[in-house]
Amino acid sequence: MNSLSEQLRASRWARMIAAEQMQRVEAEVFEQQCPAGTAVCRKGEPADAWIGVLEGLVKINAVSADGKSVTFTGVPAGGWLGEGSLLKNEPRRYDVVALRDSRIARMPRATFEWLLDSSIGFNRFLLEQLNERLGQFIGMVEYDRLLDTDARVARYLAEMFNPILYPGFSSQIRISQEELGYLTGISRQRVNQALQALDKLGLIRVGYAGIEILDAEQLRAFGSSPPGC
DNA sequence: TCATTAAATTGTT
DNA sequence: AACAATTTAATGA
Repeated sequence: MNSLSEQLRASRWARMIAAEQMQRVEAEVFEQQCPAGTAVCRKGEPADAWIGVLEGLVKINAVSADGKSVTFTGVPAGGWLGEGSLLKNEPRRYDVVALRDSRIARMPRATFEWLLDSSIGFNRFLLEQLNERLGQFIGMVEYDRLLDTDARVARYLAEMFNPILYPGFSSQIRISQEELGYLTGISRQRVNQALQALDKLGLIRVGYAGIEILDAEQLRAFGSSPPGC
């Protein structure tokens, strides 16, 4: 098992800040266990920390007044989230829930703001991350409205590949079809169908408790031109 | 190391 | 949603 500092040093933003800054970060970031199904943070809570996923998988979702749950995105190990609420100094706007047993890192608000004030590299990282997320969400609106289910699953898998948001992801994605269902808001059965269709097309290979990406380019493009064109 | 069992995940109705 | 089949992980000889 990797230690907290090792994993912090391996994160993408850690390479963009100075060594002495990293020392303070390592001293102040702490770790937390989140069993599957528990909340990492809830909507409405004050945003007191930046959140990193060290191990496991979490989803960001909102619950409407009538109890419907909408998942915006999943964040696997290596991803960081929650900078939006920290930057705007407002309460959390979404729920973050662990899908698997997860180890979560928390960087206190003070540390986060100090980095923001003192490190150009850190600012650059945040800029890139925010930009990626913006693109991700714009794409999501398009897909949700225009595309069929197969294409949504294809896009989602391509997303898990995003090297900016989710670094260190190999072409082997360890995720069950049930988890994919939670993340995409599609039933497990339908996810299964979509995966098999994509497998037939040679874009991915479906295996036990995981998926291998064979052609990320085409996966991403799958949505742009619906089948049959 | 191999066989047996339990648990997780997938494929189908 | 429920069921059976398949794969992985765990256990003990």
